[in-house]
Amino acid sequence: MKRIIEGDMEKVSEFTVRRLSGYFRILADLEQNDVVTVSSARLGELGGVTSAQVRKDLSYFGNFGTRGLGYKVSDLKNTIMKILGLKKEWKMALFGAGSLGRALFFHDGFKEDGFFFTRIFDTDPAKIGASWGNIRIQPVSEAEESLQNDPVNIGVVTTPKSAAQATVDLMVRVGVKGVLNFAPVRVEIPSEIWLRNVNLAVALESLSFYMSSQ
Amino acid sequence: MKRIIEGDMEKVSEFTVRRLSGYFRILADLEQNDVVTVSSARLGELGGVTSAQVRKDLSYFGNFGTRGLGYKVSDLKNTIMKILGLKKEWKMALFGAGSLGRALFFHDGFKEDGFFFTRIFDTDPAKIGASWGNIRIQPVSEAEESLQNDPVNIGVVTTPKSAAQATVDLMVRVGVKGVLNFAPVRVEIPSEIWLRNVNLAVALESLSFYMSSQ
DNA sequence: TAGATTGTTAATCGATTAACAATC
DNA sequence: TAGATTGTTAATCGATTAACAATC
Repeated sequence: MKRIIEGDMEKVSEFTVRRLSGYFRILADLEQNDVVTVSSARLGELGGVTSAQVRKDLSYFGNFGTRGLGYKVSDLKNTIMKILGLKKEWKMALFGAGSLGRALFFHDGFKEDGFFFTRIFDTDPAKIGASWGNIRIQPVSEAEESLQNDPVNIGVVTTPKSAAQATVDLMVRVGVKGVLNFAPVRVEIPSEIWLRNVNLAVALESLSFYMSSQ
Repeated sequence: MKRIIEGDMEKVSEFTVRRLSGYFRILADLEQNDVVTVSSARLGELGGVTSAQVRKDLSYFGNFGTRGLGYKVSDLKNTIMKILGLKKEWKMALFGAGSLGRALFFHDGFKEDGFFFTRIFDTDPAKIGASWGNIRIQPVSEAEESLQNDPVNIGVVTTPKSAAQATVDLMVRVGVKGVLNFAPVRVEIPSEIWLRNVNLAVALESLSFYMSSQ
């Protein structure tokens, strides 16, 4: 029996983490539909993976099932939320108040998971001063002081490519622990800060690759 | 020597395809900076992979380098564009004129790659009739006829979860070859249609997982 | 030519799956 | 109890890397 998220944690791959995100969403749906228990076979079927994969993924964190019965939907959902760190609230600062930034700001999925934007920064005078929800768009020149006084956990980059590195550098200076970068450039970042890059074009390019090859 | 995209194409993994997207962007940058040749070592360094990985990825499609010299930046960029199917123009229909749809519609990266939205559909009467760029937002009720008359290659789903499957079914009926789904549900689709799911929350959940585990 | 770098093979690494004893 | 399903080990599969002959 292993404990959740501890020193003895075996190397958990990004593959496993991403599948846990999937299981979490499926379990939330099942819970909503008043399903009480689920087997690894059923969960795998709904998630498009084998039952062995489901059990293996969960086994990195503990024994959550009952032999002969399966898993309690509600309990497993909560367990996975805990594993993924979704029981906390995460504060985020948005850099870049363009249409992508706006879409992320208003994205319901983030709020449901406990991710909240508490600050928005942009350089465009036409945008500064406006408000999204109850957050005012501030000039980037105020960002460093503002974030020193009231820190966030995560920085989200939706600036143009040319501004991405400077934005990340600023985020690192004010002590963010994680960066989600939507600008299509590789940014340098100290190894103790977590970084995830999201490139919206990659999925489309993969589609066109396979569509071209028949 | 292998030919590009042909019957004898070895199984090319999604990993390789996604890295090709990365090489393409790096090569475009290098070209812009008037760099003429690049070695697999340098390309790997810029892309965060080993030189062997770069050469292996390219070797699925042919011999594009010169021993002792490396690769011609411009030529390799064009070759990869051809491989990824970015030399064509791809027409896309957008279903869901919310803030995410809007962000994708105006996303420059898509246009640069040859992906164009030619149609926008929504069910919200408040949105129907408005225009983005020079495309008018049409009611979904008109979608099937409209797309029969003037087809698109790719359908993009930014509807709510509850509408995603019906939207995909419609897309399949009008003959799209690929679907890019942003709704956080698994949709069923015939196996001859290519499908890519993008879930914006997954990258954030991965961040919070690793941030929680220190 | 000598040095550099490719293209490819073989070795390694890591992720997935099959199988089954444990057990509810 | 008998049937179902977990948790885990060992086997398999596939992706990455190291190494090097070929060659510019």
